[in-house]
Amino acid sequence: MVVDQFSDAELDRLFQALADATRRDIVHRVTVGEYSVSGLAALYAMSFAAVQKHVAVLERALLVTKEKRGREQIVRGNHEGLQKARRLLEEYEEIWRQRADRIADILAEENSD
Amino acid sequence: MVVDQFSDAELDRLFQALADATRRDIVHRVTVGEYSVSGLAALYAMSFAAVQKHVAVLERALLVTKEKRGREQIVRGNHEGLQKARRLLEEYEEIWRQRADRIADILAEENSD
DNA sequence: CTGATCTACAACCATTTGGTTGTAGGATAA
DNA sequence: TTATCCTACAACCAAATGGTTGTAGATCAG
Repeated sequence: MVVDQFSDAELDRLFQALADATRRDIVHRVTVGEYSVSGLAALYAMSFAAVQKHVAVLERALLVTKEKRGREQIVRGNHEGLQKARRLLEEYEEIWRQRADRIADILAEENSD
Repeated sequence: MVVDQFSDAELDRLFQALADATRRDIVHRVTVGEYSVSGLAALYAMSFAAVQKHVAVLERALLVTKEKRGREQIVRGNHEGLQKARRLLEEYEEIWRQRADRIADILAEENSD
């Protein structure tokens, strides 16, 4: 069980960041292509500052990176955060699978009485 | 791209539920074994009502189920929520992989000039 | 240089979240 | 029956969240 390879705070930020539809959409878009912050802001029915905050949340969660290019700030997907979140869920599912196996074993033993 | 097979609200609840260390711990524990709500409450340095609320959040997110047994309420892990969350992240990672392949293709074409 | 564009950040506001305490009801044990 | 245990739920509070507007600094275009 390697569940605790991530810090609580890190995982809090990760899942918190993913718990908003606008931010999930941003993650999706910047994984496919590149966007400036204002390019992203143009996509949503909210202010530039609001989108800027969403990007900041994603950046702290390691789900995107920003890189300055001229007067623009280019946002790109960051595989790191995605990987960490998926790995934790996979570990939980592995535990689930082991438990299912254990129960199957118990039932098998009962049957062999 | 089968990204949108889940509703936004459903995913909001799912990731929001996972964005708290106490709740992640509860998910872990009730996947391994069974706990009553008060059994869980005994594990954490917070009130019974607080733990009760955490369980309710997990239940709405389909990460646990509750079943009445006598005067106790038994909490068990629910694979459904876990699966949904993991699948979404896997789809994102698949998009990421495709993007990496596409870039590799572009680079290959440039090299063959 | 001037004006337009892109970004950063502060201040503010309403709502949600994560916790508390208190009250009440159903199930169990003595 | 009575006392105890487990749960549900309301009311409350502080802090975080998700949004806004406004101001100001860089950078680019003309």
